Amino acid sequence: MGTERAAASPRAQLTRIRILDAASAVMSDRGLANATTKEIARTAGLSEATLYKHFQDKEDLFLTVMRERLPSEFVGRLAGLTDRAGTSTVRALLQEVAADAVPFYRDLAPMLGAAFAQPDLLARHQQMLSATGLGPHLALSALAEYLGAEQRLGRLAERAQPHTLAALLLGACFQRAFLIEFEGEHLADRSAAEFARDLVDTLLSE
Amino acid sequence: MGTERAAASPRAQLTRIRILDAASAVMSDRGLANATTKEIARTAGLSEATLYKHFQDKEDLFLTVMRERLPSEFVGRLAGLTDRAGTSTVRALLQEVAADAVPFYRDLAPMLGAAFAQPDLLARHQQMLSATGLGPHLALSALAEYLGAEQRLGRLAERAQPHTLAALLLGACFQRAFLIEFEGEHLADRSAAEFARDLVDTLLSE
DNA sequence: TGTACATCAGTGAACGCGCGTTCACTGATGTAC
DNA sequence: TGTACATCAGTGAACGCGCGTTCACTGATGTAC
Repeated sequence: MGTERAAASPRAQLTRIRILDAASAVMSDRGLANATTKEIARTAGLSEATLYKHFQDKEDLFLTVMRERLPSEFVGRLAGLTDRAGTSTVRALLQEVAADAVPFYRDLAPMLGAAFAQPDLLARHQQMLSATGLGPHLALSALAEYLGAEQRLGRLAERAQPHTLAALLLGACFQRAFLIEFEGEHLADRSAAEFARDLVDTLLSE
Repeated sequence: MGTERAAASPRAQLTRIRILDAASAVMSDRGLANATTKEIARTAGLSEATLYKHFQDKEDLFLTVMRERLPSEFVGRLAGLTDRAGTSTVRALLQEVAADAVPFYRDLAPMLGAAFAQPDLLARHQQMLSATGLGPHLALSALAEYLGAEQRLGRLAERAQPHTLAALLLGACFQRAFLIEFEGEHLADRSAAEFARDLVDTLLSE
């Protein structure tokens, strides 16, 4: 009993990855509206029929992209932050986080857009998230945890609220990423580093 | 010379509004993927052919929705804030802004999603924005302007950066709105008012 | 006021196209003896 | 090692469906005398 599915051959697994790569690339580059099976297959260098050997249907393919591609390494990097508590300075680490967050959220925008364009898919994705306890809120929690650790080390004011600080810092980066994508690059004349420094200075000023 | 187009009859204008209402309602409720001409016409209680009497094509209709429906009264309310500088307390006004911002951004999410799902449309929308100088960044500017006014009144610390404070406050609300829409209502157990209070307390603590 | 015509807002039915999906098939790889 | 068969990954061509769009038309409203 248990796993019915026989282990896929190495070649088949590679093909699967090529399809997922192609799907997420097309979505990011050309948008959900242009992410047709034809276009995805063309990008992957495969026939459309092959997509259906690896995924039940288009919805299954998209859900898999959301499940396997979205988490990304950003949350992981934030989670690793707690181990760095006490090193460098809080200020420097937060600036690093902010500088990383903006490009990360910019990459994310088309995927998020695709999710909101298909509420049925979004609903199924939510089910999956709540079943596993995963989700983007983990980024906030991870950063808050790091800030809590710094607080216990006496390197962050007692009265500061780690979770609120995290929401402010990442929220500003999130919005900035969307504004840049939405209004165009010209908004990015203020450099990313400068933006990060201003945010952190304001948050840590006492 | 100038306006070639004859003034539309009152009835025609009403129909136009019904179409725009229907289009934005369908997009918000059922997502871009389900926002077909058939569905929009059905919602408006009109035939599909009528859509084409009022808009050149579907793209024209969507662009018009983005142009005429997105700005909303939220930016206006923020712009009106400057006149209220010196009244109430800075703390109370900012809490009010934050409490307003979350539901506003939640409403906005499906539209923003639709924009990112069609990069060609987004590009044309951007052109329009940069031609008129409008855009969502105005919300940030409006809030920053208010904070600057309070600063001149001596009700906000000299060293505070109005624009950075605005980016932090609205950014946190923006991200929270997306998280709620993306992960589901359960995130909203912390009440909106409580969330707003925490943000403002952290930003104004000295 | 009544009559004849023009304009206008809106429609039902049809159109072609491109989409997601499936089918019968092929050639390569693995297995048995 | 060679031969016969089974399995597997992948394909070209076709399918039906629903989409955006257009057409020839209708009935209501406005205008002229």
